[in-house]
Amino acid sequence: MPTDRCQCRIVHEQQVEKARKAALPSAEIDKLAQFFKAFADPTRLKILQALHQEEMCVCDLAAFLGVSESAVSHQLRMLRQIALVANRREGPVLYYRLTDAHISQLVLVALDHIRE
Amino acid sequence: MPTDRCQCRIVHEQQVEKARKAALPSAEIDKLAQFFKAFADPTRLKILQALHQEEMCVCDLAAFLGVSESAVSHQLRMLRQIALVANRREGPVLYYRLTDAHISQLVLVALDHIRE
DNA sequence: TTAGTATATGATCAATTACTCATACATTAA
DNA sequence: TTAATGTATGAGTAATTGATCATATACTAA
Repeated sequence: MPTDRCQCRIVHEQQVEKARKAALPSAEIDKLAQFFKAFADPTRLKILQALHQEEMCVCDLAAFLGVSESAVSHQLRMLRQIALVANRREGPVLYYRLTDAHISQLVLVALDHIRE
Repeated sequence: MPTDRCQCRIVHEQQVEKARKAALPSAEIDKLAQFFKAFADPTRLKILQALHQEEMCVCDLAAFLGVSESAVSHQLRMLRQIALVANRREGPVLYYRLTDAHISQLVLVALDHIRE
């Protein structure tokens, strides 16, 4: 019976149980995935790395990245929504900055990894 | 002139220059993004977290995750290609494991962040 | 060899994503 | 108020992604 088959194929029930017990709550997994998604795109990574140096306004970022201000603005909105960046208004100009030191730390750990 | 306009909108040339000088090489940015992409999906995150406990075979992972073995296999291939996991064959069964302690460390730093 | 089990993989498709374009909003200066 | 600048945002679109299904491969046992 194909419907039962998946049950039979659990070779190590104990390991599956152990993994289930150690598993993070689903809501937390989703939040984590969303968080990592911010780093999973070259444009956003460059934004985050640039802001690690110092705060920048949208058009500076656009010039630095070589993309349209609209594109930067869309990415900044995404980063704002998960609270990775925040902004400060000075007249008509919005300056963006990182909200947290963890952010740079994550990139450094990842760099360590990909450089072996 | 609209074509010149973007040039005029660089409010802080020095900051842009500074960001350019501190920027990582494009190839490294792309590798980083690819690396973070592995963590940017709930299914893959669960796989990585499960393997942090101990090695598991494909059908154990499928049972644990509640998804098809094919789906798990596809995700494992992706994780293999960027060398986040490796496998060991024991007869017909393939056991997967994490390749690096950095991986768990990254998740922990991220957890710290999302838990505030 | 054959059949059966465990896993891998290619094709396909729906959902998501990252951009562009047009437009809207916010601020400042005239 | 008007016009100009800086940024935000919604709609639309091409590219990417994550799953499913069917098929292929690798190993084991008979």
